[in-house]
Amino acid sequence: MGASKTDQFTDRQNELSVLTKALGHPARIAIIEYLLKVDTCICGDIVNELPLAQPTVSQHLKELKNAGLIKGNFEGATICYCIDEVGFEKIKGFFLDVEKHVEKSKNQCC
Amino acid sequence: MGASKTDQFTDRQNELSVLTKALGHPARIAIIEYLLKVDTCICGDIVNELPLAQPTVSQHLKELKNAGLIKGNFEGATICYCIDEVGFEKIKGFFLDVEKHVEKSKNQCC
DNA sequence: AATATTAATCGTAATATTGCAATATATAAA
DNA sequence: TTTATATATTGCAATATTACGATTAATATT
Repeated sequence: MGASKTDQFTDRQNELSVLTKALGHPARIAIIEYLLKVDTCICGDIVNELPLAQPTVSQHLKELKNAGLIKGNFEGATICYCIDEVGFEKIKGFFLDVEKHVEKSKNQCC
Repeated sequence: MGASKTDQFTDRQNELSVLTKALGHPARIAIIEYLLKVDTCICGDIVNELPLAQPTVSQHLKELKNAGLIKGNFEGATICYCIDEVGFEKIKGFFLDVEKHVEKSKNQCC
């Protein structure tokens, strides 16, 4: 195997897991944190920021982009990447549900 | 390869990615959602709830437990699983940072 | 047009993940 | 103590991920 049985889960569950999976690598966390820090858009500086080769970074950027967590726009010869709110908004609801639950059932577990 | 260069990233980045990676599978999202719904602790009903064989579910539960997202306590012959707030609290800060950024730089990207 | 620069893609090796059958372990009930 | 029930572990096959060198594509500069 190695492939998830995605057809057995709800669209929402699959969508969520795609988003969290995209964040499931330290390099991709680092990219997001860097974009948060730099605030305004940035291009290939990300490659300099990370301890990884350019093709590897490009691959990670692609995954984040596919998941809808970052956007990339051409700006002459360079590409400007930035946070894509859309993806993060989709995750938000899930974590709000968790938080609501945590507030409610504090120390009442098992 | 196939292994992440974890030693090149910060502890925080690695910790975060372990947590998000654990959520990066629809079955594990489904487990968390089920635990949120049932509210009070549950054991092997999770196996019945998911479209996966018992050993596979057991493996997913182990991953969530290792990441610190769920807790499991023996209760006689059964094991009672429930949400572990600790793991989710660790993720919270990251998403708050993202949200703060989103509020600030609305439509100002690239 | 020739060259430099930026970033994606291809190919490939090493490793990780997913899923399950078979088996093991451990407690409960008889 | 035997039997039943619940869950973990092992072993393995199929597939996915990670990383990077080499190459390609595409724009900018000269």
